[in-house]
Amino acid sequence: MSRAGAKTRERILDEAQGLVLEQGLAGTSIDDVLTAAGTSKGAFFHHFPTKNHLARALVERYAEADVAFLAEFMERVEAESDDPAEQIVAFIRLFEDAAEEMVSQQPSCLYVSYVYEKQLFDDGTIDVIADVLLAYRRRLAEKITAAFELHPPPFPIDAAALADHITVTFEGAFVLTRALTDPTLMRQQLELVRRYIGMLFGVSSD
Amino acid sequence: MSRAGAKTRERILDEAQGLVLEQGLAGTSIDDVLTAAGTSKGAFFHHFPTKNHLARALVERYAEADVAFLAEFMERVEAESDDPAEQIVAFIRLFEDAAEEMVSQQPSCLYVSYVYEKQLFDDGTIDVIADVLLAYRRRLAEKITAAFELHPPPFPIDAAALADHITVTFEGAFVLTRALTDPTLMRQQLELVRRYIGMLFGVSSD
DNA sequence: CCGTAAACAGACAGACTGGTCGGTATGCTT
DNA sequence: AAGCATACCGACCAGTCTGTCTGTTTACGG
Repeated sequence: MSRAGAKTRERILDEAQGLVLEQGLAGTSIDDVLTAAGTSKGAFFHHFPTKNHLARALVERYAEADVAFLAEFMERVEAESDDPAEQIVAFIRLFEDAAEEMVSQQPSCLYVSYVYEKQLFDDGTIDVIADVLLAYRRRLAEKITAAFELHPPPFPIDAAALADHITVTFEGAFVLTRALTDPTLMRQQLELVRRYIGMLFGVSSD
Repeated sequence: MSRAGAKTRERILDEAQGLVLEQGLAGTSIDDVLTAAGTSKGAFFHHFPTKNHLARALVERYAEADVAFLAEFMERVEAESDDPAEQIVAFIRLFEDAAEEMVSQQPSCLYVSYVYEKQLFDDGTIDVIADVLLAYRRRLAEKITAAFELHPPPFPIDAAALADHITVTFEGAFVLTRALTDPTLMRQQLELVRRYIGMLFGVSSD
């Protein structure tokens, strides 16, 4: 696991991620990955004991980056304002920018791929995804709860469900983006959610 | 294509759909389907020239049922009320019931599977999906536009995007349902959308 | 500059893949 | 009863899949 080794491993992960995002895990052969990464079977199996271990490493890296996103965005919006309502609105705005860039690069989410090929993985792999989604739910829900205390909603509303609605929209928008090949859809959809939440809080969401 | 033949074909389609919904097309071998359907290679290739033809027949059947849903639900809500705003709210309510049942049976949508394995199909197959999604958009957007004329929204809002938000939520909720294995999530999410739209129109959405 | 282990290459094995093909059973038409 | 098309069976083929194995290169501490 010295310097040279880590680089190849990284290259394999990078190329594998691109391919899996595009065509799913079952649709991506190890040879495909090797060709894309310009390496050999020997190298591959030196770094990953099985294909499933690659899959696992892939989500773990992906999930790690994702929770880092969450933390960083939260930090930034908390620095901007003290009102949790405004923080959430600002959070979604940041999310819109990040999501739009993701869409422009590759309109796909690893979670969707994995979740729709569940059988192929051992349980732990799907748990990684569940953990991230729950982390988003927890973090956003507690903000939403705090916001509702300052800005009571017009009707009773479940904070966790509303938190989920952000990730639901995010994942759902990927699906429609891919089906309709419309890169503008993601931002539109997230903006709708931002407006919605702005309305609920009675704060500006422009 | 006589009586007996149609039955086997149907059985193959049924079992294939279940398997593909669960593990994707690439993750489902023809032999899997044969075992599930209790039939043979000969029978399979008698009815479908290639695996991709099966895939095509699968979405076509699925899409057909889907547009039938749309038409039937629209008819029902139009019979119930003359106000397009109330019609949409009622439409989502119907959608909630149907979606909840789908989730309880098999929390999965063929469109997602296909869209996330694009490469495997010829273009026409994905077009089938796009057509259905656009049909939903068109039908719902024109209702929304009409509703906004009677009930002006609190801020300018794109009718097509709002229409898409229903299907986006639907597809996104499937993803989270599968990741978290929570069958209550679908209804919650659609209910949020119903409330949202109710608020925009200023009509009751209970 | 040598020894040792990590990093890599690629030939290979064996299971599985989509798809073919020769044959059989069944039922409809004439 | 003959003739023929549909429906179906399952052995088989060529290619692809994941994973193994042997051997070579590279890096680095002593």
